[in-house]
Amino acid sequence: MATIEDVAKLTGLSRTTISRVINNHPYVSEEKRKLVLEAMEKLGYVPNSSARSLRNQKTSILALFIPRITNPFFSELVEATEIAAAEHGYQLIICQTRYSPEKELNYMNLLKTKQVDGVILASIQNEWKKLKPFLQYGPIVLCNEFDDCANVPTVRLDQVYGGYIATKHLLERGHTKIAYCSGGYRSNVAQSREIGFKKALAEYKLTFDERYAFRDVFHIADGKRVFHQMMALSERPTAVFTGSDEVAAGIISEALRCGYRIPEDLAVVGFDNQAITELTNPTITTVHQPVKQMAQKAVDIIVEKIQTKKYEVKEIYEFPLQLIVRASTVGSELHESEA
Amino acid sequence: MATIEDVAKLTGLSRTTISRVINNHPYVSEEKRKLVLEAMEKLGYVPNSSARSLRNQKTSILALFIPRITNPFFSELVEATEIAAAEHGYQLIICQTRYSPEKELNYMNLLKTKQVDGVILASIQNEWKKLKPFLQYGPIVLCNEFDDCANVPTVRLDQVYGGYIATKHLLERGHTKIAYCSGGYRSNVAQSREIGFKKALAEYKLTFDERYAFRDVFHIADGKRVFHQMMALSERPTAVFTGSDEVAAGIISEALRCGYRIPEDLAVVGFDNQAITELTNPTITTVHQPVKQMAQKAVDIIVEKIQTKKYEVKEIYEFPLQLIVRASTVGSELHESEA
DNA sequence: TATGAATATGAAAACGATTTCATTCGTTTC
DNA sequence: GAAACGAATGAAATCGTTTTCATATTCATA
Repeated sequence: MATIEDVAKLTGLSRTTISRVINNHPYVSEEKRKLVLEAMEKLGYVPNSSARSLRNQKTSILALFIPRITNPFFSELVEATEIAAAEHGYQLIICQTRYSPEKELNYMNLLKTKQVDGVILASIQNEWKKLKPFLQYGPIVLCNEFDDCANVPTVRLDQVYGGYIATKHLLERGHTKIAYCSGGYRSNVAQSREIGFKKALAEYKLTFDERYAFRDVFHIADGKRVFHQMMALSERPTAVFTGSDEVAAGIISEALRCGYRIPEDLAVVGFDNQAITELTNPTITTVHQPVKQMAQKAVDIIVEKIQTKKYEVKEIYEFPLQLIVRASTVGSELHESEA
Repeated sequence: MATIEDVAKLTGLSRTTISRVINNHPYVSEEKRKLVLEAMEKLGYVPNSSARSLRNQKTSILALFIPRITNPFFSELVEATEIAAAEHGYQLIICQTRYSPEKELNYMNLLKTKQVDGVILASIQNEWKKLKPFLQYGPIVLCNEFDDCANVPTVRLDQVYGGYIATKHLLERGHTKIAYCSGGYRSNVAQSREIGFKKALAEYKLTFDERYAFRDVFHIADGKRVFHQMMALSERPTAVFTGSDEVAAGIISEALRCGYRIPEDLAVVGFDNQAITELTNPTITTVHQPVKQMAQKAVDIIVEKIQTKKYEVKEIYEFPLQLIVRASTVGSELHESEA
């Protein structure tokens, strides 16, 4: 309610001086500073954000694009991003694209209308050439997603390596018939993991068998369904690589219910290292993703880009994944952890 | 980059007319309207949000306060709230208080500085009297939380009833030694459920036994720990009421690992009806909370309050909970669902 | 003691929209 | 044919800050 003008009137000073006090600028006498501070307190004055944004051409708000927040991986990403943003004095607006290119494009207008200072894309639903024009309005940083065409900073995890170590682990344990489950087809993340999966197979002179491949497998229920599909194959796989712990948990749950033994009848490896991996019995071998570090880096980068105003720079920051060996692949044997 | 002034210059019209076109005001000739639209297109013009916010005294942003987003209950709440907000043309800023009163108070300044038009509190860490002063700057709506002192709209679930039906279900199945696990002590939600728990006991002439009570039990790991505490009691409970599915899952997981049978040795009821309830074996009897409806209502209400500018009104909207009976309380018997 | 630098302050112009109030036309109405 | 009205348009004020520029004062230096 109270404006800077009210404070000026009450103190008998000009708006300029009040502003100097607010922003800790030099050249204000200690006497006046105290006077101003008291008046602000008395009036309950606080600067109006919109006016500041307009004048300073910055909102101190970031937008984070995700498909949907109920996916635990993205919950964790949002949590970490919000904390990192707060550390830099930024608020975080959540944009759930729900896998819709139109919604994504629509949310992009937040950048165009200057409602946010920058966009972190943890989900891409459009081709880069559709997104690129927005770059003239502010920085865009890719986080956990990437696009070869995109000439912007990219913070990502080494998903090829993730697919590789998980698969290699299964191969080392003697499996040769390994099924493959992944989430979104179009997602770069899934594609990278598949490359790593194939790379590991190739090292063992094995080839990718499309009959063992299951795509668009996301949830617990999908895992349960896929389990039955796998068991219906003439040559049943003895191990399965999955793109998420939920799918792994679904497979394990259904397998146990049907009287199969894990890992003796089927070894299962998940992805994400979420809480459920410690819940199932056996616990789930999985791949840990350093989400917090990635989020922190993405925020650091975008804040820097906002300051320097250089948006079109292709920089890649990659974080390693880590295999966490648990019981779903090695049973009750003593198992050593692998890096 | 382009401003309304640029459009005015290009078309040879005044800013006023451009503004009329933007806001679909009457009294603009079709000829000029087209001219303006073309110019806007050509310049890539889009109105600046900060300028609009300043002039219109509204930001079209809501703040949602939650303790932390990785709690699946809150993930779901955020998802639903974001969708509902978008329907009304509002963006959503996420404020994770992480159970800290200071953080909460700090985020409240978003309202004071007019960075948001309203606040939805799905978590309260301060006494109402500390929060109340902010009411002069904009509406506050309580969602899933409540405070008897708070004279603001409150959207909530009937947690007393939730505690009651879950407990009654156990009582009906013959249990008399029922342990009680809850999350945050201070939380009104936990307190209400406890009232319902006690009410059900009372109907069966039973009294609450503090030795069977476990507080501050939140996660899977807490459930595992509590299981051992329960089993260490001289008179072991035969059933347990929990405040969350994760805790229930932790208890079940640990019980099975230690060779106990569920529900024969211990019947378990969870809360929230989350995905893991279908994952464990046995599946988990739980209480479904209509989160989407609640979130939708909270947004509808706050949008209305923003418009009417009447913030201090005590209105209560309550949604019912629903018991979902699964195997963790009735085993493999055929089980009928209860309302 | 005159000169220049450093300190302290304010007036007014931005920032980019919307809105109030005039003003200018045509039309209609009596 | 004058009065009244509605449609179309624009000038200027406004929203609440920050910043530029100018001015006044103090203080040290030659």
